[in-house]
Amino acid sequence: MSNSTLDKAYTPSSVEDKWYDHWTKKNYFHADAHSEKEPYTIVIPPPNVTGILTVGHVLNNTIQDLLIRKARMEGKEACWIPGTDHASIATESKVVAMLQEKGIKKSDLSRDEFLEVAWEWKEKYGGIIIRQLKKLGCSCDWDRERFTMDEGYTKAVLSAFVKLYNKGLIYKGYRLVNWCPVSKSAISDEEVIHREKNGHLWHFRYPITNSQDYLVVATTRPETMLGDTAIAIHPDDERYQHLIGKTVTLPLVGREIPIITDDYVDPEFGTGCVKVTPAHDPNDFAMGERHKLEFINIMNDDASMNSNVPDKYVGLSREDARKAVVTDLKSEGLLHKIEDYVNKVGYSERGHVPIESYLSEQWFMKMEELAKPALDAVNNGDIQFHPTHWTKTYNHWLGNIKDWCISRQLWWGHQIPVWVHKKDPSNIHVSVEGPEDPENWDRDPDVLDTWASSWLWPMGVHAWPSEDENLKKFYPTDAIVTGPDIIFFWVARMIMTGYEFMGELPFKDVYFTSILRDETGRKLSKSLGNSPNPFDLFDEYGTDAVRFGTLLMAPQGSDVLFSKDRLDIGRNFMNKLWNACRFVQMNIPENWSNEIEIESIKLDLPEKWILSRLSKTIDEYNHQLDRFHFNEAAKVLYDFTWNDFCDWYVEIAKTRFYGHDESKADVARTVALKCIRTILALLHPFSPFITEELWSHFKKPKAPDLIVAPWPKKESNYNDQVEKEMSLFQEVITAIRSIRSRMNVPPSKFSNLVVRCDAHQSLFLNNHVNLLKSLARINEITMGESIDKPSQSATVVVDGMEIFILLGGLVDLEKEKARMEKRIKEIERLISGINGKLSNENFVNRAPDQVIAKERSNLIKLTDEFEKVMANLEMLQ
RNA sequence: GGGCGAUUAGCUCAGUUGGUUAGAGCGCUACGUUGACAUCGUAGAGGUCGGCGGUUCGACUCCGUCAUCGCCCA
Repeated sequence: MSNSTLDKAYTPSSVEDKWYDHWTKKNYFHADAHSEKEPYTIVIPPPNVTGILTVGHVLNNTIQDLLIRKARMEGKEACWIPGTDHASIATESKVVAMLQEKGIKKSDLSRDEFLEVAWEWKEKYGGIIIRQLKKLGCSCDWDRERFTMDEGYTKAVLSAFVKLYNKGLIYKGYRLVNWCPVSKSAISDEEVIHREKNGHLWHFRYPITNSQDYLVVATTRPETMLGDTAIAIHPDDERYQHLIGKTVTLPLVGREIPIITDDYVDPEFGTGCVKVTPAHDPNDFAMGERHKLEFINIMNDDASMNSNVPDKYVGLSREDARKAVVTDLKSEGLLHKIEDYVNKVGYSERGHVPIESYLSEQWFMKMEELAKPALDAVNNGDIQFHPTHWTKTYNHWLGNIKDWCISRQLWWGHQIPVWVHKKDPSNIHVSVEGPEDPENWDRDPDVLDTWASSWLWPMGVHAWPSEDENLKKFYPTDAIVTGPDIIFFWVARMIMTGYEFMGELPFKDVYFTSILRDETGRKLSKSLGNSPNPFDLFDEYGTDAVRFGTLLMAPQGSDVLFSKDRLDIGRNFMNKLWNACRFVQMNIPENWSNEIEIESIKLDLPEKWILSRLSKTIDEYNHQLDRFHFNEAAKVLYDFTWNDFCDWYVEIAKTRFYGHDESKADVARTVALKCIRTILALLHPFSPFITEELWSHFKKPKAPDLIVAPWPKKESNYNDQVEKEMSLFQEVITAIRSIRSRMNVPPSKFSNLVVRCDAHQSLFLNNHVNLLKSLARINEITMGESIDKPSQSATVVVDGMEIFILLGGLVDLEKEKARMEKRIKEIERLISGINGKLSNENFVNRAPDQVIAKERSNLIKLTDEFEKVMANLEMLQ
């Protein structure tokens, strides 16, 4: 026991940095690849290198820290590998924006010049989030910190490309891709966000060539008509049979285009005639291929009109082009009508503008072969999702997977390791190191999608593709903790690389965190400005309280409406724990050394009870953690600490501390210490700082720091009989307090008690009479089997005992009657429910015996209570 | 259009394989500074567990359906 006394209130700021420095100095976070201990490994979902900590990160990383700290205390070689992600498109956008503010365009710089600026940017902002994670208390092995554009990691990324290329899984293709006109780059399907937009459906007349007749097409994107190369109708559509084989003359352009038939056309949509723009719509692209139509790309890479449209439209933005086309068609009398129409528009996740389906040459990865083992692993249970329902989403995506566009027209990232010979473009070189005569080759300018690097994270943080002791010891990892929003981007793909390159799963458990929303249900995000700064929260509540409070409010499998007010619970709990410890400390004499072997002595009911509750708490807590229900684990510990330990045991311990039996006081000290030490150890993974601080005051003299102290062992102090007796005792006390409170007896005034009960119950109450007097504010107690109800008393029935509280003139007869009548109604309701069941033959025949027995015993108890309450009520009349 | 999830006290949510007198925190009411804690204590009010139907001796729990909300994929 430390002699320095605890302050009246916990001050997080004076404790947190102190312990983090201490842990770091002691090298506790470092994992040793040569250790004999069983490894427990987590790789951090690498945050964006230039990002800052959000409340989402707090949730996510606290969970990882919790798992790692628990594993470390369990004696495992706990290895949490941290790092950051280069976030190709996001970082490049930021750098471009920063340059723009200085009046510099990206195109003013060479690739090398731009990269120099980008690296400077990364150096400047790259450390922030790492420092923030330390502030959060994360016990990462910082010696292993990785960045996805480190030399070693880059080698891993390029190696993977080369391996897959050589296997024939990577190819180059000229296709429609999702194009972000802001980034001027292709993006993957997963980076397109579909939003419902209020728009219009424009109906245009297209004149049939050499005829006065016309047909009407409907479109949501008028400007693309400049690239139309056909009109399509459904082959069975009787309205248009006469048009098959004819052509229309495309208005504004004058191009003669065929009328084709295709099953894809929905006769119900619009007029049943659709314009076909194969170079600007995925469905039209497919029709274009089926019917060998012309593919006319009408846009530049910024989505402005290119020279494939009539001169007057060249250079217009797509928005202006739309207006111009509508105006011109209208003035030519070809605008049939405009309808309001709600359609889904794909937006670029980063550029925040509608994407274009755009024809370009890109690198693609074949996914089917990679997907198969990944599907199997999750479906046969080798990899477990928590909560499990995400497996359905996962299966659906992997079951319908399309090839992945992995090239990006960006500079910040891993440049694709493909070289084309300057003199012979058909001569391709693909390798990690590049050709020996680079002067004769042009390297592909594109970089890889960021996810085509981070998908290697669990192995790429080590020496892969080389094998070393770290890879051997710490792969596969145990758990990954991440948001369900990147289940496709990242989780599924890591599983693919695990099997493809290591022949083994990358992790066993996948925990998907809650998505944090604000009180109105909007996702917390930087762009909305509704995400509190975690540092303000740490200052206001203390880091431990934020960690505990956040985890307590995050249920497994559903979103969280985050509100900083809800962190009060965490702060209050830390305060409660601190003060309970402080109180116990105040009641342990200096240099006290009478700690008792609890197992060797006979304990009183309250001690047996709190130890029983403690045993159950340890088990239940571990159970909840094992099934990744962190909020419930937090709740279990909170309830034990507050409701059992503080509200009852500490109050009971007071009677020991202030009593005359010093040996009982020593037992109480010992038991309280045991509870405190166990609570601190169990709570440490949630709230590392305060627990380490308190531990330093309460640990056994030779015990190690809490961070490496042994995890509390399973105990066998369960005692149902004890818990039953204690809960009866609590019920008696609560019942007396309730009466006193209702009759407005001030706590300072003691009452006398008369109890009509059997001999067995008298004995029980007598055993705990001092506690009873103290906790229920009682002076004298009289007990007996045939005692009369004293006058001027209030009555309550507990487990057949009729408890009369002498209140003198304080008894309010009306209140007393009302209370009894309420209870009588309640009992009648319960009894009639039980009678309903017991009179049902089927219930009696089919329900398990114990269920029936329980109903019967409830009936007896309730009937007895009913009679006693009725009798006492009659006496009032 | 397909899929997933949610709907339990005024608010935010627990409730593990169907059997509990359905719980917690906040908020609310009353009382309270009794030798840790007012970031607190004691007591209390408050719910026909979204609607309907089904399975079952028995449904907050399982199934179907509808409604509302949210997300994902077309």
